[in-house]
Amino acid sequence: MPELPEVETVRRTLEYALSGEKIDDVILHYAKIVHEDPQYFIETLKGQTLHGIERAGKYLLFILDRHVLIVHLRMEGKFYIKSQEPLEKHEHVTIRFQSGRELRYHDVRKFGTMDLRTLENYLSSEPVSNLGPEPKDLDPHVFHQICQKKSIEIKPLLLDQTIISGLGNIYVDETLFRSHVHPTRIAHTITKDEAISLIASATYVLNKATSLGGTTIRSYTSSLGVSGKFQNELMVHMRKGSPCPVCGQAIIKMKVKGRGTYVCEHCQH
DNA sequence: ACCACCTCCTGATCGC
DNA sequence: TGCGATCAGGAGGTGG
Repeated sequence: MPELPEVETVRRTLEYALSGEKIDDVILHYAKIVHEDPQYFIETLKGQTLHGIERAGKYLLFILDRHVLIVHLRMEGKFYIKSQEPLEKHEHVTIRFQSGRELRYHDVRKFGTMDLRTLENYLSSEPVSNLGPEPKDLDPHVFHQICQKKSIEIKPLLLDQTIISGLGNIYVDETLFRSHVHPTRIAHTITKDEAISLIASATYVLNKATSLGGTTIRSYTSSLGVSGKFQNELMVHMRKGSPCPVCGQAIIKMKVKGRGTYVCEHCQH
């Protein structure tokens, strides 16, 4: 499931590979990925040149002449660069460039999304406008003040992209573990020191994972840009029954607001 | 305004 | 062994 580090890894790879390419045609094999009217989407993209790729939280932002293509990979979305090979199962969008190369969007669960915005308004309109700051840009004291007003558990708060962006289910478990905070703690019980620690842990975990190219949990055949090494660094996530790397007690798996959650009951309070 | 719950989708895994 | 049921989950929508 791509979170900030995986999306950033994809961003870097695609930007390096595709900057300067001009879009020749767009084919929607499964139109529901795209929120716009299909014909509008296709005709708007045709003829525009890709100048670069930015990222906001877990969104990829393809910067074109006049528009920005906003992509969210959700759980299993990935991109491949191909040259007119036969369409494979689960490939839902093809963007063909004048060079003959094609950017293929592949998504088994069809959960990913694509939106078009203009260069003028993409930052001030949804979905980007709804995003809170990334952990590295969030003042810990401001974060603590937000926590004090909330009666929800700390894990779902950290997953709320309007409050803090970039964390998903994997990195939130790792962040909580590093800060010794139990995922079911009610947000307003988080102390100032804990809030400071959580922001530091989230920043560290995302930076470290990004430097390792993200986390590859399911072994897919190499997805473009996403064959990271952070899975070797995971302390709790996906480690049910394994000894806690700090105290040795077995990691347990529980549900928190419907999300599979890994925790060391001895280290996290 | 806030929060719990539903929806989307398919392949993997579970239970009998 | 087979097959239906359940699970996984990010974010937007709905309804209390």
